[in-house]
Amino acid sequence: MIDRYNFTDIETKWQQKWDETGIYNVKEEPGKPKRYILEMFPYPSGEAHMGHVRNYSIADVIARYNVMRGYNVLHPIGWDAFGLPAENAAIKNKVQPARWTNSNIASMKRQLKRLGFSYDWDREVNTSEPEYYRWGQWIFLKFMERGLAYRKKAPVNWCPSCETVLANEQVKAGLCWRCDSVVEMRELEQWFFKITGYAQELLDGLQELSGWPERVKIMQENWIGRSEGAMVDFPVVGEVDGKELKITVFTTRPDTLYGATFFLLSPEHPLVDQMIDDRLKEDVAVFRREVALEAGFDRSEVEPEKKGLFLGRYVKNPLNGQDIPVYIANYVLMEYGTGAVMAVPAHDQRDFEFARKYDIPVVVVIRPEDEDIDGDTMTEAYAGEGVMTNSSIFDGIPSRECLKKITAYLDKEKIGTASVHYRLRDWLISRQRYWGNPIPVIYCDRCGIVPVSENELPVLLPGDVKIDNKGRSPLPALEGFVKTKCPKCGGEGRRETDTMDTFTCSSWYFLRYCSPHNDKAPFSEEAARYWMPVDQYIGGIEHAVMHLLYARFFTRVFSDMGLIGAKEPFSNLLTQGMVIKEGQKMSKSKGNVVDPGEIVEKYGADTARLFILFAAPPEMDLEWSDKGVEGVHRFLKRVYRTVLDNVRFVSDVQAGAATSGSGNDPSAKSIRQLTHRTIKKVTQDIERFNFNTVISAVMEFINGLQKYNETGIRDVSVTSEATEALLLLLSPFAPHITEELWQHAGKPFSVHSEQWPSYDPELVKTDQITLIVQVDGKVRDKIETVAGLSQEEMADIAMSSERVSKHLEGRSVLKKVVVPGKLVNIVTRPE
RNA sequence: GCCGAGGUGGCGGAACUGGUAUACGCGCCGGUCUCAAAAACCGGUGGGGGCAACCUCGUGCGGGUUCAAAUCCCGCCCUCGGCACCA
Repeated sequence: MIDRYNFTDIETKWQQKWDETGIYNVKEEPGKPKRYILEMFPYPSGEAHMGHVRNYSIADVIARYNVMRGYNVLHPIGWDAFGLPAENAAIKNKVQPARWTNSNIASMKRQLKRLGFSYDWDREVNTSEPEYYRWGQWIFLKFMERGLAYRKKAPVNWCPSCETVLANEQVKAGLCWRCDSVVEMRELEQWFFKITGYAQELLDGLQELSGWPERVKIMQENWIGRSEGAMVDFPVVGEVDGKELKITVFTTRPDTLYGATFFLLSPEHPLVDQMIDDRLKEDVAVFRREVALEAGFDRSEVEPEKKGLFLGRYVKNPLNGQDIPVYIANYVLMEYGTGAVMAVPAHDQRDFEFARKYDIPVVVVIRPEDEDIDGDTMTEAYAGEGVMTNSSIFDGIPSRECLKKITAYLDKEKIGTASVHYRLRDWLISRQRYWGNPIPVIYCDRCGIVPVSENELPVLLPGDVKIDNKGRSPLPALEGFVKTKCPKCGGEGRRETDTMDTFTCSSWYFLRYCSPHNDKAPFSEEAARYWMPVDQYIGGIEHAVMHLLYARFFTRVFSDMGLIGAKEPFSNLLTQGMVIKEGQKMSKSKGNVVDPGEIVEKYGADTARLFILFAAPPEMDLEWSDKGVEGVHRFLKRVYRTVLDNVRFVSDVQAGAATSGSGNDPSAKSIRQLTHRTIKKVTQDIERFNFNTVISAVMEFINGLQKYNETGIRDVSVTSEATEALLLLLSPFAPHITEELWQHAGKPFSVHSEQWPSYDPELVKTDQITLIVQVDGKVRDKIETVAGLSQEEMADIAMSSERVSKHLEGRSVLKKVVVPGKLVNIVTRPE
């Protein structure tokens, strides 16, 4: 009787054993080369989903493989535990965010353990625990010291009915998600991190990240959005509040300056109110309201029509002295540049549309090389290069040169200067929320903003709070929390009640893992020096910009503080694709979610992991298939049976019970070759993260082994070698079944502590090849022959083929192309 | 609109540097075992033509380079993901 593959017993047995023996726990070993393998830690939403399983299965293969290659591997896990869902759950189910979060962590932890990932659980990190977040507060204080944390006013979404601030995702089509009130904008003093100070460094640093996908780097580059241009001053015609005034614009096209025929301000620009007549006040207010409404729908496909309002004012074009009208326009952003734009309709499409709508002159200042364009008749802006025209002393010069020449001229005349702008904005970290890391600051009427002293950390987030059903943070109303002493003068002080964006927690957790129990510092410098940088980071493409940019920013600040050597946190990045079903992303609303727990129960963790690695390469989206899962499960059953069969055979022979042919049997040799070729292929493909082809190679391997076993002529040493290789190669992918069979084979615990197998180059060499013979590029024959033939010999064999000569009838041979060891192509023409 | 990824059998996918297109798995068809079924195992499986040997077409579409193109070049179409008036 063949033993049944009882995956549940096997898997739980080994999970327990791994736990007891702590074989996945690591410590720094200065003499030993290290690898730091990291997956993006999860938000503990309650249940692990297939995306998690995919992420962690990929990481686990890489981690286990590197252990077998002799590296000291750090492979930790933890919980990104602060965040909005816990507060929503608190409102809905009347549970404390802390309790809700911790019970989710407990159940997800159970799930991850059941999947058998090789984590060092002793390094588990929970960002909502004081031991962790106190160091987030410490980091905030250091940022403050370095001038990287500051306060300024910024607008928030405000629901007047709930009297609370809403996150963008809580605003649906301009309405509050809970009560459907119209959401207003409110200005609040908030905390920012000065990431813009690192814009250039973060941009330059991308160059070094050769182990990152090109598309992620491009996304970050676009997000930082460096553009070179000039700042130009435009004097306002007439006085404003009794004073002369200049408005500065940023332009990337100083070469088009002579073509500026009007001037635009963002509707929210602070100078607008000063510049307008009282009669226009109402019109401006109406205009602003309309634009604000448009902004609420900004994710729609339709681009709103260009729209403006003349302010009854003019500015002087500083180069040609012309008075040009000033408008506010719906397409000018206050956040970018200076919130003011010089409009050149002939050479900018947006300005062109605006000018046609409001009948503003279009003046061409750059003429394309071989074409004449006329401002009055052109139908779209010309944004390309050409020769200057209508530009006074610059006429006739190629526009490309004038970018620099005009900037230099502006500088000389003191009306402008060369300038670089970034699209990147400072990082708003204030959240008017309860379930987050308290910002460690105290407000004192006498001393102003005072940081909490380091030895007072952490500012504890009060537990046992009352969360009302409107979603307001309970912190401002908690007198025991707010009321405190000023650390400077000892007088009365009020605590900051804003908490930090959860991205602050995930910007340094990879450093905490290096020394998770350190109570003297966020991380020990020695441990970080050993483990950092992360050698392989694995996660979803959705974090291409924000999380990965913030983590890079933190790392650079720590590096500047002298805390770590590495300037970049993640040397190599793998972005995995989504798990989809029926062509769509899995989601509750579509009802196409597959629960990993059910799969594990029905088929086991090894099957779940193996399928997810087999169905597609990591970067690609993965189509879930229940049938495919069954196929993989069948494969594991075959592995189980075949290995047990082999083990029995080997021990029987060794006990002298069986008689079988051995020695230099040709089928035995071909199994040896198959074994070594599989080792080679699997090793190569793991290095390239082509796990799907690794698994198919192992499938072919077992197919070959089964065929060999059926021959009846079996060789003990060949069978032993093949069985051992099979288990070793498969162990990073299906860790439980291989551990079990390793034991059955009489090998010591654990297969996961073994060395990765190596192959014999002699056995990988082919002695037999299939020679492909083509006539005029078409395959006409396939001839089995020996390897290592000369080109002439190959051509001769090809020419002697009957099938080939049939196709040569009536044609003369022009030449023979020979690809050594592979192919002969006979090129002919009709006689 | 811009940026990025991709389009290969009935399906998921393979083909590394241009050299056997469709490995491996799923599904389907046929068989062995069985009273029967399940499981397991064996064989077949891109389209068209032919009794067959074989011929022919074929990697989104149209062109090109090459002895040879899924792979390289030019133009177009479609799908997915991200960003969006960035001056």
